[in-house]
This record gives sequence, structure tokens and C-alpha cells, in this order.
Amino acid sequence: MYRSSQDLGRDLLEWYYEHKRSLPWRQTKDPYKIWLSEIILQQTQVKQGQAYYERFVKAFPDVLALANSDVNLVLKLWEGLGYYSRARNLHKAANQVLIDFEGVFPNNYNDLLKLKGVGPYTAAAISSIAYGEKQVVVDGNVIRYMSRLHAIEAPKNSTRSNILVKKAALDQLGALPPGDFNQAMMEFGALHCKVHNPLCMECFASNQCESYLLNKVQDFPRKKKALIKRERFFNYVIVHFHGKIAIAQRTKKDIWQGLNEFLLLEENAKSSVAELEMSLIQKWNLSEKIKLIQDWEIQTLSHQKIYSRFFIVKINASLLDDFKMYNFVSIKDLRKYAYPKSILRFLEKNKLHLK
DNA sequence: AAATCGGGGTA
DNA sequence: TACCCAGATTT
Repeated sequence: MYRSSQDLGRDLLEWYYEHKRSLPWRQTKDPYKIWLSEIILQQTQVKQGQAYYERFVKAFPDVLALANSDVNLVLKLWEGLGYYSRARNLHKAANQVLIDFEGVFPNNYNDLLKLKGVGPYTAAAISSIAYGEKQVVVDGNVIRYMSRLHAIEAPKNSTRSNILVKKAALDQLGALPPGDFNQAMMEFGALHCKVHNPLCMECFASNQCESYLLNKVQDFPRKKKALIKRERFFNYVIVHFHGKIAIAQRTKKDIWQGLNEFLLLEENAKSSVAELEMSLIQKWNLSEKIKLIQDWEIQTLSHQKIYSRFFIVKINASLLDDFKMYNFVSIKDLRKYAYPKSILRFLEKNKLHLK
């Protein structure tokens, strides 16, 4: 028999209370910690984010500790998680709380939206979970659940789809507790109405799930057309002088802002080692040959495919002037800085010995 | 409205 | 491989 949206909402909440996982951020009502978890979990699977959450709570027990920290420490703790603007915005937002909100964490949807890195999803999540405000979240899980239930044709993340999904969620929310209900939708998407192999056979909504009745569950949500990946070729040169290595922080409007790297020569295509050495010699009067330590390795980002290889070369004092912009760091201190995953992997695999 | 921003997991 | 993940910001 057909049930109203609010009946489905009640079924969903019941399902949640029966199946919900015990997650660290579910053990607290502290809006700061809930905010922390939400930022970490943006575009990140629970399994991957959990360790980072523990790490951040320990390093920064409250918003004041985070605000007063060095943003480079925040980036170091964020290292490997990706989308590093989240880390930079986290630090900014902590300072916004301190200055704009006099140290008191904002307690409603509209004020939360003013924080850097807090958009509609996160503001709805925090305001509902920490304060019980009547707001619904629209994340990947909710989009999948609602798109399948109502066979929504608009492609996911389109304006049209977001409006329809949000309305469907509000209809189901009714007078239920918003925080639990929002987490229920997300948990349901993660554990039951999954991307692959959803558990339709044991679903409370299957008898009125439009995509299921069409036998087209896997066709929803509709996708946007696939994006094109740009290929880039990074030649990293480990320049060392007197036992120290030159690193620099990425500051340009590009990937990995705020992370550190070695001397980078980017090319539009793979070149030979000899060609690269030529272009280096044109710039500097190198006293030694460059040595290839690691040949091309591939790293796939959301919009780019990065090929990286690594060289090492020793310079003498006459060249130091050309490396004023670099920070010379001993091997022992190298790991104190934050790096992109490609460099991190390189450092893991290769023991650097400077001779 | 479309492009940009990481890295890991899964089929 | 391709797709997705407790999305936000910039263009």
C-alpha cells in the first residue's frame, strides 16, 4: 500500500535507529566537533575521514586552539586528504568564529553559512544536528535516495535536481527530529541505497520506489557528462646544498595551494632525461649531472592526470642566489612540512642520501 | 551554469 | 577503466 512521504520518513528514521554505525562525531553535541567532522567528510568517505577527525580533535580540542594554530600545521595534519582549500578555510573559519562571533560558535543556519568552507550542506548539517534546527541536508547519499525514489530525471548536482531533492527531503522530514533524520538519510544512502548493489529486496520503500518499479534503480541518479582530464608533466628536482634540500610552498592559483614541493619544471609532454638536463644547464651552471631517482608515476586528480618524476642534483654556493625563494631543509626536518601525495609517496619509497 | 579542487575505494 | 564519496568556491 502507498504511504505518504511522512510515513516514509518515519520508516527511514526507524531504519536508522536500528542500523546506525557508532561514529566518533555521533558521540558529541559540541558544534565545533560536528563542524570539524562535516568539513573533513566533504567529498570524503567516512572510512577515510575517521582517522583525520581523531587527529584534529586531539590537536585542536576547541575552536580557540584551532584559530590560534599555524595554518601550516593545519595543512600538515590535513596532508593526504585532498581538497586542501578545506584545510585553509577551516583555519580561516576558526578565526571568523573568534573575531566575528566573539568566540561563540554560530548557532543557526544563516550565521553558519557565513563561515568559510561552510555551504548549504554543512550549514544544514550543523544547525540540525547540533541545534535541532529544521533544515535538510542534500549530499550525495540524499541525492541518490531521493533520485531513485522519485525517478528524478534532472542530472545530479544540477539546480533543478537540488530543488527537487530538497523538497522531497523536507516532505519526509515533517516533524521528525531534523538531526537524526538528516543522518538517517545519509546513513541509508551509505549502507542501504548504495551506488552498487542496493538492498532493494529488503527496502521499506521498494513498493513505491519509482526507479525500482521501472526496474531502473541503477540508472538513477542521472549523471552529468564526464569531465575531461588535463595531462600535466612534473619534473621535480631535489636540489641540495650542504646536506639541505630546497623546498618551496605552492602559492599560485593551482592545485595543492599551501603544500610544499621541490624545484618543479613543468612540461607539456614527456621529455627525455637529456632534454631536461639541457634546459637545466641553460638556466644554471650546474657542477654535477642530475640523477634520475624515480621515473614517471601517475597520479589522478578529479580534473587532472599528473605525471611526476624525480631527479636529484647538488649545487654549489655560486647558485644559492638563484634559490632565494626556496627554503633549505635538512632531511631530518623534511617531514615537518606538508606535501601532496605524489611527493609523500616518493619520500616513503626513496631513502634520500645526500653526497 | 560550468569549472576547479585530491585522493582512496570499488566494480 | 569509470564512478563516487556527509561539497564549496570561483569563474
